Amino acid sequence: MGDDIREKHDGALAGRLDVRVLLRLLSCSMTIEKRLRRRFADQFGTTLPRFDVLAALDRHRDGLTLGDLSRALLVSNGNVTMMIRQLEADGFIATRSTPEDRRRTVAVLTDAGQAHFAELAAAHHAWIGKMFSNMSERDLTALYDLLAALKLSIGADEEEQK
Amino acid sequence: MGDDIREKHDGALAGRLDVRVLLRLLSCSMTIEKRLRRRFADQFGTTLPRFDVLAALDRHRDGLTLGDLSRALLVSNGNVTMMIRQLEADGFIATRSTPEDRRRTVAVLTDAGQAHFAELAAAHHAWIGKMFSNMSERDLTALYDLLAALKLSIGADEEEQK
DNA sequence: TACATATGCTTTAAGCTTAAAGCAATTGGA
DNA sequence: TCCAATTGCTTTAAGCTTAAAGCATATGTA
Repeated sequence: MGDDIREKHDGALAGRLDVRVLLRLLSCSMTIEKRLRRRFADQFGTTLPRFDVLAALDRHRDGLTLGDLSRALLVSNGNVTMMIRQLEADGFIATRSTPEDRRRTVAVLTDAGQAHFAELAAAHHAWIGKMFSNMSERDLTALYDLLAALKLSIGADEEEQK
Repeated sequence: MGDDIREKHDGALAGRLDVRVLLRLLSCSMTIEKRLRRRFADQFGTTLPRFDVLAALDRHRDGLTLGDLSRALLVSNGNVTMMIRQLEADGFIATRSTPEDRRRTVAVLTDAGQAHFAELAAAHHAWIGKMFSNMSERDLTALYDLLAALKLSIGADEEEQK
């Protein structure tokens, strides 16, 4: 049981604490991501990245440029181009180029896109609620704060490399 | 600055705590994973999954079957087959089929593979040390424990789905 | 033994993602 | 004005990953 949430290297006698934390972190997020991906595919015929695009646009009703999306979602420009094209073909988003800079393309949700996203988001929230259901609110808050600290630490490392 | 460690949906006004925790979790692990992947490619001409295979074999000197590797690393069987073939061609691992079950293939590190892994692991540890350097040991321990709880919670969700 | 089922691995086809090169539009000096 | 550098997006080529089908071997049962 639970074969696929075992940690890489089995997680046990690994040496350093930071490495053990990392392995556990990657294991958790990979498991969650795979599960979400599978459920989106099975139940809605869509993908997690497409959902991410819709979610970003849902939170920015005035639209986002493709570059904004690429940076926000941590995916490459080319990938955004492809997803936007598909989502537009499906009628979920509309695009226009800005008058002040005609290189830019702004994407916005259509009404159909908003409705579609609402449906996906409801399922997404339910899934996540289940996955986190054994965690107390106190645990969640603590985890949230620690991840903020980790994010800062990672960011500091990146700055240093430049 | 820090553009690529921004959270999906910008992380701010998102509603539910569990969703915010998830977004932050995915953001952290994706950023770390990408950075490791890039450094392995740039500095050693290898990939993170290949490193994961070597690490697993380094921790199991008596060898692992391909199925064991697939489950431990959370990658598909076909993927393991490909990586093993490459690593064997590079001389880093050797394979044999077991006498008791000739369907099984066991992979073990060669001496060259051990040396190669040692080099990669040293860099890997240094990178992780830097990325986590702003986290206190206390923080790391707390994070480690919370991730264990999360993992349990995720596992419980999986069981339920069957 | 015979046969159905299960297991371990491999192949195949398809999709996803990226880096790098390329194109179009803009900006900022000479 | 002109032109180089920059910026935003698109295309291309390559690699990675997976699910599903396929093959070989093993197991259990009659």
